[in-house]
Amino acid sequence: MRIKDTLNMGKTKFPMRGNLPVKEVERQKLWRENHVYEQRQKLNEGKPTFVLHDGPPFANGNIHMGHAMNKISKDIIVRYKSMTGYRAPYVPGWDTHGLPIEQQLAKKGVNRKKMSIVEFRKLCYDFAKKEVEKQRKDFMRLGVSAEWDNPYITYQPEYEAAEVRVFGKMAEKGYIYKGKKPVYWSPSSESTLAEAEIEYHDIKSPTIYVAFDVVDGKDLLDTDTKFIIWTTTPWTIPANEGIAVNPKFDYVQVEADGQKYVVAAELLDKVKNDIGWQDVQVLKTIKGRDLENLTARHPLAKFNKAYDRVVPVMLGNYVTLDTGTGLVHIAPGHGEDDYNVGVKYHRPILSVVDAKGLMTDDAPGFTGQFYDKANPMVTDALKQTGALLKLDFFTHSYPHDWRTKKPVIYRATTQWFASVEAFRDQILQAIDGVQFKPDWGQTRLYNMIKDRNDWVISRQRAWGVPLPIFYAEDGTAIITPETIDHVANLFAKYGSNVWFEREAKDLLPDGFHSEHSPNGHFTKEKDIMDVWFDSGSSHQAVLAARPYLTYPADLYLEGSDQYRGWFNSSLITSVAVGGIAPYKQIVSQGFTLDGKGRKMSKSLGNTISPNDIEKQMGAEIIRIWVANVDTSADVRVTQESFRQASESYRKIRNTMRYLLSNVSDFDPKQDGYAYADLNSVDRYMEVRLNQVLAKARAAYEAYDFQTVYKTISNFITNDLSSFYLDFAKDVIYIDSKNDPNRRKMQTVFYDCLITLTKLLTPILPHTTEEIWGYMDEPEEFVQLTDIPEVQHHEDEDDLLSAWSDFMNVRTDVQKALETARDQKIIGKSLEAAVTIYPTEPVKALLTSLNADIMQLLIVSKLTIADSMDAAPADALQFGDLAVSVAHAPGEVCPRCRMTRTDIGADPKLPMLCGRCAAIIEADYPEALTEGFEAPKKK
RNA sequence: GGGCCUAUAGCUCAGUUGGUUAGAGCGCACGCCUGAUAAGCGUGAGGUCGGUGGUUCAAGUCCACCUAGGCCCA
Repeated sequence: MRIKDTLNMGKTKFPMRGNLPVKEVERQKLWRENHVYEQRQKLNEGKPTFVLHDGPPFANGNIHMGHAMNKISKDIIVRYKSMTGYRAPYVPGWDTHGLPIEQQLAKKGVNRKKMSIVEFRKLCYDFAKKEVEKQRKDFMRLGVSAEWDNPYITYQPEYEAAEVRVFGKMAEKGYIYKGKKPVYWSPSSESTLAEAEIEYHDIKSPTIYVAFDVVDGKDLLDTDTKFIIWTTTPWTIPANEGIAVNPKFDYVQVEADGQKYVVAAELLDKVKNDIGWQDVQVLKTIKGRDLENLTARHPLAKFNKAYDRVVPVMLGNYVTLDTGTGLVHIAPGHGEDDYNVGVKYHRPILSVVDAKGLMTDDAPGFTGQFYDKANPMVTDALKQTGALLKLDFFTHSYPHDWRTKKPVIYRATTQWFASVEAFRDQILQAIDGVQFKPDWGQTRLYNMIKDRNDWVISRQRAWGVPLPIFYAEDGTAIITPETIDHVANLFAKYGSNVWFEREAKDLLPDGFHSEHSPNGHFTKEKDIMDVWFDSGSSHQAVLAARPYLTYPADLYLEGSDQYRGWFNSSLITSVAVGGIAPYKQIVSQGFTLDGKGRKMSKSLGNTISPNDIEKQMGAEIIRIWVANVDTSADVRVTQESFRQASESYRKIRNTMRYLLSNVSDFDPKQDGYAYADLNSVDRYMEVRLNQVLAKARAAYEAYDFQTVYKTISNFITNDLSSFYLDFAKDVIYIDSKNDPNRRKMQTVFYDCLITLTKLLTPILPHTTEEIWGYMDEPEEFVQLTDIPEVQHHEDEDDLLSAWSDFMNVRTDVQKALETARDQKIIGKSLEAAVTIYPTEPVKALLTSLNADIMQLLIVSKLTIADSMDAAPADALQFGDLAVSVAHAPGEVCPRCRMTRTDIGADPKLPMLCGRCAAIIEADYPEALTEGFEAPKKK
């Protein structure tokens, strides 16, 4: 028999290293096979609900760290809620319509023009479906617990039907209208283009300075003054509806060679040089904002009576001093800024070119000319009227159609709008009732709604939900509850492809009549809906549609870009349809950046993919990383951050392993002690554990995972590993198996194990389930347990106060031990004899603890002197105590490894100290006859 | 250019209503242990709190401006 065999060494097969990349996958399979998510839902039936509504990621491309952060954060919340008294179902979603998928197909060589729209849409569907499947696997690999077999996907027939009904309700309330808005238009392909379909090339353009006669100058300007604008697109002059100035700039009225003009003060010199003025005098300076609503005459008024209109000066913050005159010609039908400022001032949206790029009847004198040909003609006309001050040419970067390589223009076309204006106040009011984290989110969303224009919901595209609108013979649009209901039913049954497969009459209810179609002929709208309308309808298509969810949801959690996106579109449709915000709470998160704080992008090559980290270290490491950073702001992602997370993981894992191994001979029912019967330090640890529990629970409630993780991790490191578990070895290993002190300690170990395992489950489910497998608890999965309630004890304040004071004493002693170690007086602390020279309060404290201080300090001899004054000169002085360290007298007991003076006190066991001898006599009587083998040398 | 936000040790973060030598964990250095061992313990070195100016007896904390970066607009 070896001495070592008489120790109660812990035993466990729980491996030190997790081998996470392999084990996680096996464990996730086990969860699926056992339907753990469904079991959890069942267990929570009848409890209050907590619905986190998943914002649908776009089904295109591999998942990145942003996705991982988003889904893991949600998973932590849902898991926590599920383990603390809520029924928290989680339905994942995908956003599948839209241009990027059409483009992916184009990249693969699919030519949309060479097939029917139905065929093209089928290809889009197939593509989206595959992407959803890929992402689903990737999300599951992160360990996210969800209704993966029953997600919501925006291409699902029932989803499309619900979306159509949202549209119908908004139409019913009068929020849907038809209007005009400029879009990128390619005359060469006769179609609208999206931003992504445009590339920039240099072209040579004319540049003209044009004078506008002042009509009403209020008290500021005489009518013999002229405003000067500068433009590179003379063909848009016929569409002019005003002049924009920046309210913040200074403008000057000047007299130049006998004529009065207005230009921006800062650009006067440039304008003077360009036009070639000789004699210029500044008459007065005027703030831009004071020019508002002065009026001018259209510069082509004298060319053709049709242009004889008075146009206003408008304010636009976007007006710059880079080029031109600081006064900008506004053609609301032919520019984005022009449109916005035009709408604000209620100007008509005039479009003067047709689909082929030919000037229309709205541009008399130029009708039928290609817009580019109209440029010199307009310039000539301006020259005739005397409005042209200067013509020049310059080369600049200009948008082109990526396919035809020909220039594109802005052209106002018919679009469908959802009004925001009509119920903006109601939306703003709804925001008031929502809780935001961080709280500035409220301001951000509020400002956005306050300033946003009406929502253009039509798209001239193929892959999306059709706008369910019919047209009568006289062009009247038909959107009635009856037609909407019919179309929605058809979509639910056949999917939205039916819209493109059937004639209008076969999409209308049987026998549908309209006074606008005396012959019974109808046509259907060709445009589809903006994808933001898709995802923005999820509160109806998912929350309101599934009986086990709630509308509104308790929480939406997404990246901060969604203030403009999903938070925004969902809010508008929800207030429109239901009169309420679709969420009670919004949590927004930052973006993932590289180590230098720069945006991650494939082109910069600074991305780190979740997949790589899973393969190298495991999903748990990504989950720890998420729990370790401040997700409310932008977060940096580096290899270093995962290495750090992985160190932290090992510490937790090993400590849990130690606890497991040292309760391997402990049965809480048989061997456990009640709190009141525990020793002082054990009770202190119980109190600390509950303190950690309370703090972590509160932090989980506030979605502050950082605090959760740091609180737990610091407890494990400082309270357990370096203090309690360290000195506990002298009890757990050395004392007799059933020694009450040992069993009391194991009671605490077991409580820590149970509580920490449960508490960590939302963050580290794979690891805690692995730990759970080594415990003898009734529930099969820790995920199916509840996180314990916080326990309070009468003596907790006293314990906390006394023991935290003791920790300071301990730190001082450790410093003294370190000094002695440096001086080679001792090696390990068990070789030391320590004398503490305390002040009165410290002395009182040490007595009051009612504990074996020597054991807590892991030394072989401890003397507490009468007072601090008694300290010898060579003692280390601290604030309220002094410490001296000497080598402990006696010899080392090979069993307890303390340096003792009573080795051989029991003649039957001459090698051992008195304490160990007594234990051996009681527990291992055979050793008395057999003796011990000499310990093997390694 | 506009709205919103971020900036404290190498890394991840704390720093209460402005108030003594700015804290923690990790990493790092040095040491101990070899009965948690591809573990464990101890000690220590690291910060002009992004910059400038201001308010104040006193500013990481309040104000202004600037710089760098992010999201969303334009």
